[in-house]
Amino acid sequence: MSQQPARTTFSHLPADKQERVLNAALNEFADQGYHQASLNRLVARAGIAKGSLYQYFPNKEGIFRHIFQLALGRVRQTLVAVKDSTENENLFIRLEKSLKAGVRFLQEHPRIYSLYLKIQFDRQVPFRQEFLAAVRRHAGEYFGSLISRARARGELRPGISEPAALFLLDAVFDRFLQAVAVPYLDVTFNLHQAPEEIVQRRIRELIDLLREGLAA
Amino acid sequence: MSQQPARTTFSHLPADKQERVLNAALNEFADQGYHQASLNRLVARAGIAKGSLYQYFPNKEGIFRHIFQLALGRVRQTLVAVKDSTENENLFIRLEKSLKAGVRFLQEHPRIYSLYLKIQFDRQVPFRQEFLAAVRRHAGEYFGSLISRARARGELRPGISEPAALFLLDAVFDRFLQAVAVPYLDVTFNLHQAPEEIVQRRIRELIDLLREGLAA
DNA sequence: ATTTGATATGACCAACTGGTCATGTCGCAG
DNA sequence: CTGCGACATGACCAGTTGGTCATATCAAAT
Repeated sequence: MSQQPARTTFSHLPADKQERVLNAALNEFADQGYHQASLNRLVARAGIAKGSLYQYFPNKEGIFRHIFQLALGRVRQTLVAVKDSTENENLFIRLEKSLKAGVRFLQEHPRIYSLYLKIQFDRQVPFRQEFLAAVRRHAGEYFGSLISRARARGELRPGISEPAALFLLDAVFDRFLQAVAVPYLDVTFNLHQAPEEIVQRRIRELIDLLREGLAA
Repeated sequence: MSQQPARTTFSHLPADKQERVLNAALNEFADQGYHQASLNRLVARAGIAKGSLYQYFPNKEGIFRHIFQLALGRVRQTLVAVKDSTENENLFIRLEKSLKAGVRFLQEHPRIYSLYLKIQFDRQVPFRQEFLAAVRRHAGEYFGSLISRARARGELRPGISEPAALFLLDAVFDRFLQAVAVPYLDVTFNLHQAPEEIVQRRIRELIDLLREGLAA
């Protein structure tokens, strides 16, 4: 993360032009992924010349990096807000609110979420490893802090493996958001573009299962 | 799934040549995804001429479709085998054995698994929706049958939402396999290429959490 | 009025893509 | 020996890609 991905020229630009370029770039990367993203299309959508793009950024990787860092900032910001605003509640209430906040984020920033999904399994994306590690670290710190606090308050069943609990929460939450965002990923919940009220009910059912378990 | 993806010419070929071509194709698609896969590279690896490839298959989509159907067959075969071989056991034993079988499959067929992951979030892959639906249907039927049987035997806590249980299992299992196969996806379990014994322990911890829940 | 430096531009480039096709090889039937 | 049909081949095509660069524009400073 050491190099500056955007040239100074870009920062001197009028704000609305910067916005147009960033917007076009996020659109392009979010719905095409890194490699299929076309800079020709990008400049066309942004309404600038090809040469201009290369006055703003050193190359395709630079644009991508810039976009990704902006996106990561928004995620971090949201996580912090949710964590702080539920600090004194019970673990399972916190989990419920966290998942709701996740769904809200994904509805408000569908392109950011789509970008994240695209990156996840394409080993050829530059900096993928670095970026994925950053995202997972945030998630880990988030759930880790919820779990530690819950344990301190005696809300957790004794003898539970903390790494296992963390893995479980991360897995279920991530998949829930995926199912809301992506069609055909979800066997029975039919979460994709489901009405608000259904989503809320499913969230409660899931948290209940996590709390009480499957066994009789 | 109506059209025949491979030409008759291909089926007339000596078995070892067929193998070479299919092998090269699976390699290429598995580590490049659909769009980045290059037919020039593919023919080079397979040791055949470009023109020959087009005597075997109608186009890139045809090759892809053929490969995918073969892969899907292997998955189906494995699922059926595991289901039958554990038919009379307790739900949580079945789950443990299923997850172990999943890990084994992924170690034996890493390219098939990689292909599946690549397809998952790339909306531009042809037939993606059709193929994803097929995979999820298999998973749904599998877990659905385990859960129904468990309920009939009274192994499930009463009042549990079956769709929620199914979603939970599908989510956790899928993510577990992903974490074993892909680096940096997993916050604390460090499953990627972990030694057998660690993986086994993690499986038991997870199943325990699923069975008994998180709450005190 | 002239110079200067920052910014804008799109024709251009080599490299590659999926796909085609005229030509060739070769075993076998007549 | 001839001819035929199945299969093999790689030069070739139009289209697209990321990236470059000589040239143009234009406001501010002199």
